[in-house]
Amino acid sequence: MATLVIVESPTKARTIRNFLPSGYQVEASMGHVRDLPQSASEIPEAVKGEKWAQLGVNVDADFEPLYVVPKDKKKIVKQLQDALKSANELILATDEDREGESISWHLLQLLKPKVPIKRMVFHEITKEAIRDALKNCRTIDEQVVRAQETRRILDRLVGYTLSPLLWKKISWGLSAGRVQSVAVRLLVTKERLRRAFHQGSYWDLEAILEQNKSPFESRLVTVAGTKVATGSDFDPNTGNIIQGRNVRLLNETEARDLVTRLTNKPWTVTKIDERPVTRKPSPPFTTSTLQQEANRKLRLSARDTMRTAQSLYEQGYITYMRTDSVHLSDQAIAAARSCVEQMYGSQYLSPKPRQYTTKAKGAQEAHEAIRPAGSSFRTPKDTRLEGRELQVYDLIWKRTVACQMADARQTQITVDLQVEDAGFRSTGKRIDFPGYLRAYVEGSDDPDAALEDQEVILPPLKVGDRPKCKDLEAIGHETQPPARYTEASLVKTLESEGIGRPSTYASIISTIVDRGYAQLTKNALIPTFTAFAVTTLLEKYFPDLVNTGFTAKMEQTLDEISTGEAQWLPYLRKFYLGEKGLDNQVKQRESQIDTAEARTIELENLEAKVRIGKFGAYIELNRDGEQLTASLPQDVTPAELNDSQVELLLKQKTEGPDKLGLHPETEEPIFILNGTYGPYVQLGEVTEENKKPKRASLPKGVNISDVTLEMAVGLLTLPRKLGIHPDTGGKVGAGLGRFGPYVVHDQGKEGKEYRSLKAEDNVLTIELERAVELLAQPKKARNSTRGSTKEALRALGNHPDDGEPVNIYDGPYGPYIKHGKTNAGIPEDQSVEEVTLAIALDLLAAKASTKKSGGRGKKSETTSSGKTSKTASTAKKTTTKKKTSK
DNA sequence: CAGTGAGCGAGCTTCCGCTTGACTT
Repeated sequence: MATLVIVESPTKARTIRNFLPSGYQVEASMGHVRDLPQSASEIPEAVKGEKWAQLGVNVDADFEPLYVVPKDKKKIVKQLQDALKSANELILATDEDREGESISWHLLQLLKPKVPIKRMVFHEITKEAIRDALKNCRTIDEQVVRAQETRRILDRLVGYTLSPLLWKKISWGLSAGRVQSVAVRLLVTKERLRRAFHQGSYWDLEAILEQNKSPFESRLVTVAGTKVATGSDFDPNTGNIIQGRNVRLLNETEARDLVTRLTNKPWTVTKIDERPVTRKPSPPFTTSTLQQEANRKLRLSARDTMRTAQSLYEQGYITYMRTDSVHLSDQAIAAARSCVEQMYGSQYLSPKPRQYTTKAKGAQEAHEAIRPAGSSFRTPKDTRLEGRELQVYDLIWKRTVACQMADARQTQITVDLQVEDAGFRSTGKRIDFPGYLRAYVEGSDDPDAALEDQEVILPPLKVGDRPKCKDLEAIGHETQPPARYTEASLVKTLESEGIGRPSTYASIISTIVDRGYAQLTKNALIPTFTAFAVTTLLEKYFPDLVNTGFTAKMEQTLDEISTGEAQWLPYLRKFYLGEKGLDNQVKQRESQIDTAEARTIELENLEAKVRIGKFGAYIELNRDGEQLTASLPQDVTPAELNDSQVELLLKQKTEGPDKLGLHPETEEPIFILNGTYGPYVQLGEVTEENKKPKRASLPKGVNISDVTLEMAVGLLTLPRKLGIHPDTGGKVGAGLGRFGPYVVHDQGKEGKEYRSLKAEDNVLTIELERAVELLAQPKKARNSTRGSTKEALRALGNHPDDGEPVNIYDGPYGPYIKHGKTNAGIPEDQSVEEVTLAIALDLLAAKASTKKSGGRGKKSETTSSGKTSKTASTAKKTTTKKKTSK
């Protein structure tokens, strides 16, 4: 008989096994084991008829939740039950936070152990910490469990009452929630600012001066004692100087005149100011700050960062990657300090060990900060890591080490100069002692600020010096609209407002992109028109729920519930029931909200209206009593849509496609059109005998207005034949595909090899020699599904239904074809090389059909529910596809 | 691949947090 210990993660289970005496069995719960039913198929038959069944919470019976074991957790629960049979004691060692406490409670409810139980918590995975924890077990804190349950129910009530309202009033399949709707609103608010933004322009002067043969830069700051206007003097809403600012705005002529007037005049240093500055290293990483830095420095998405961190964690390189704490164990601090001494010397050590305290709202601190694992840190060089994993480990290692290093000492130098009535200023920075900057410089969301830590050298100067002017130039500037959110800055804002948790930052971004609320372009999150419609509705009718402060208030109440100062039931009742409760609010709004109005977005300075239709956003304009409509292409953003764009779209619709000209050889007309998948060119018209004329999409980044006849002719020749490969005799060609321009080497039976073109190549002009060069380069490793570092034996291309890749992999039972989650074996009589995409599709289809009918378990129930869920998921696929293609 | 923008109306879509799966003969 043994003691069964249950933790949340299998990696943790493996580690602590080594720290426990023999006779302890450690198993993982893999997170939550029970939850409210996620979809209709999970609702038990017995309650299906109830009016609260869809909610999964019996709101009329004191909000009694309906818990089910999700399908993917059944196996785990079974394993735990089995493990418990041979145990004489159960220790619940889930994380010490609200969710962890709840997991333990659910485990008790499910496993119903007849043996003694204990609750154990630890924050560090070291032998001492775990032995200590074992001696100090407690019982489950029911109040904390209640707080979690209240949170869970509230989120369900918000999400499952608001979402259906959006289906009715705006569009099918939309969603709303405590977290996602606030995130979407942040994006929309920023986009509105960009739309309201008016550009201002101003000029100033830049001089290159020289003292003792050392050049330095200087910028105009005053003319005749009045400050010269710069960007911050402009009102972004008007593009003019803010009322009441006593500044001098220079235009181009004035700036150039000033250059002429100041040329060859003597310069004098009038004032020098030196100011010492010390800077402290940033605290060690939490989930949120790691995601931000990896996005800024490595351009990784939040999701990719977490995937990489997870892998580092599983390999034992770093501590747990989902944490909101900046706390370091004594052991970690000692390890970091010894790294500093060894690598940089003791003068770089901070005089005292630094321990940071967490400032984030609502932090629960169940784990340490993210740091290299162990009691001595492996330097990045000493690991066998490579690629992305090495980069992320390097980031974590440096950040952790840096936080035990000395402050950086710098001197900020400001030099004022005078020439005639013009005042100039030069600024410099001297790094007196780099301290932690030797190891780590934090990235910034503002690219200009990233330069901040660099030294800016000024020659030694003193008051009265007369530097020579080598160059004087007038420079024009334009004010910039507020930057859109990036993944990094959105995560930063959400965290500082206490919205979302470390385990969810990455998925919040996926959710708002998947639901069609935002698109990620060049690292910027751009809200869609649907996001505008939804946000406008929620702001108008449910302002409290989309307020950034809502979560903070909820968290406060949850804290009170967990300490016993507040009661959960009155809180939920007040929130949901009664006249002012959410239920009633939604019912009232349902009759008040006009559907057509909710689907309409009115934008300032835009004559046309934007409407949300079944197939995405479109514009509508009433002209001469006639309703004109046209679809909005995907790349049109709410901030930039203007009357001339509307005009162009309508013109294309009413007057038919724009004719670019005639093909020089065939004399057929070439049209430029805007389709669902973006702009494209077409050779000839659609007629009875020519139903599918030759078409070609424009390459990314090319606008309709940029297309010349020559380019269109070129695009229509694609795919081009380049010639014969000198080594193999295979055919080499170039074309434009889903992932952009490519070259291809077709060796018949041997299959085709593809390579993407580099930025400097042009698909229309690329020649055989260059193509062969590209084909000789190794294939770029695509980051396939997590963990499976296994490389595909062959890539067959993409599935026509969903565009997902169809690959052949080697498995323990021989090679198999993989498409998404469907695997299909290859018949014995067929070799891997013989399989074409068409054959693969047949095999996959055959596999999918046997899967459907071959359900196991009870006959009638499984087949019927299996069928509905199948149709439901197909239906879902088509709509998401439509939504994303708009 | 390259349009559309209402409808008979069954039953369905949807939330936030924990955690890692991976059914080929």
